[in-house]
Amino acid sequence: MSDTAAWKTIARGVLEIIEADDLRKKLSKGTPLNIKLGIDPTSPDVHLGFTVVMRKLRQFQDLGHRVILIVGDYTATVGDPSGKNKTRPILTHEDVLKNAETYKQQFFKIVDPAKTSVIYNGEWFSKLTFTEVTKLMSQITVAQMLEREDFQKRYRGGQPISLHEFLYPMMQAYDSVMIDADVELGGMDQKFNVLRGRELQRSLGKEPQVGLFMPILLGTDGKEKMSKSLGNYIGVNEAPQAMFHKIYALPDALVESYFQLLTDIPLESIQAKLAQVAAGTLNPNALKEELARDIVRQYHGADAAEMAAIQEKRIHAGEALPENIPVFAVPAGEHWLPELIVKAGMAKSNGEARRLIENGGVSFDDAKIGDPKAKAMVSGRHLLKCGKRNFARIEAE
RNA sequence: GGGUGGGUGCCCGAGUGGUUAAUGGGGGUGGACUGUAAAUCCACUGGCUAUGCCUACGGCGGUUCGAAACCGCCCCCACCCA
Repeated sequence: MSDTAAWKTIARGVLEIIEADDLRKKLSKGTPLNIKLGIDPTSPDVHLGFTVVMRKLRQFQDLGHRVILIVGDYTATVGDPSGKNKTRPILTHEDVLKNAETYKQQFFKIVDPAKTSVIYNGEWFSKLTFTEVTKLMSQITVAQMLEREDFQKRYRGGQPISLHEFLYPMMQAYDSVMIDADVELGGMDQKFNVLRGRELQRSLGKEPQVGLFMPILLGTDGKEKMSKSLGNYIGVNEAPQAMFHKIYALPDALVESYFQLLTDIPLESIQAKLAQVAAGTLNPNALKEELARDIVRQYHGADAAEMAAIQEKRIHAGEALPENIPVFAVPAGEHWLPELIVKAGMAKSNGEARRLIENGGVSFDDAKIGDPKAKAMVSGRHLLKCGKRNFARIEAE
């Protein structure tokens, strides 16, 4: 293929392409390709983990291709078991539609809506007859289904697998047939499903899609994949300062993959800097700052990124407090401190608040509190601090 | 339908009649250290303004001075056989 720059863009960060040769052929046709992404709008809070795939979609668009976003309103009512060790809770159709709207609003922060078609798969699944479903399911055997790692693990580990979960991969495959997908994007956990699409297309005499698999972005804990339920995520809707801080405080080991998957900064430049860090000639924080700035810029603009960077430094130097400290109004007078801490949402119960105090993590107006029975006199404006980065303003009503 | 093994705190997992929110690990939170990261160390990790009271070991009943543990029924899960 002559267009090596385009190929380089497409291949950046990609874990696996099945088959790369097929993709080269498709690209060389010179006509816009159908790039498919299927989503289950289960959790409308889009975080950076999702953006890895979205950014890839955007790169395809910038090269002239068309994105088809399949909203799995029907598949969501089945619940994709991919990568899960449990049956997923089934959503109501109403929830799915509502979530889809929220999802799209965030999706289009990255993906170009002008080059995107949004299609609900209920469009065809609501019309399939039982006979057609039977025919679809006859395309696969139980043994093939159990090849999928997560099914296999659950089966061996004595975890339940509901039969309806077997429908999911075939439904996803059917989507690809219906829209004539050329490329389907997904994480490695989607490999099995995407390959079903490839095979189903082929068996129906269509040109099979190419599977393009992106790595799973690890979360801020550096261990598990980024996910809302694990609380290790960075949301695309987060405020600049919060976003900046989370990226800046990332474990070192994650920096390279974040650069690769979440920015367009040339890989050579990153590798050169990482080498300097390893050699001890560059402070790792400088690299994290560059990363944080770039990502915050993408979602909030250059000015906000600059402000966040300055603010972050001030906070750590102890010169400033974060912006947007939540304010809680209470009646003037004496208040038992644990009660204030709970009110400010820094602890779930009075008991937890007492323990925080006993552990020496609480200060009120810069005075450390050691006694869980302590009371605070509230008149005017006060600063309550729990731990290193949890601040709240307490104001007299 | 028959058989076997299970259901314990956020997760995993000890515990089989008798102080005690219930060993241990993971995770989480706070502190020390540090680069704001990692690693390490220490503390905390059901609720209640609390020398005590309440709630908790799948559910409901029962035995007992006393049960997560014993008995009965029920619900749920896995595996084997059909």
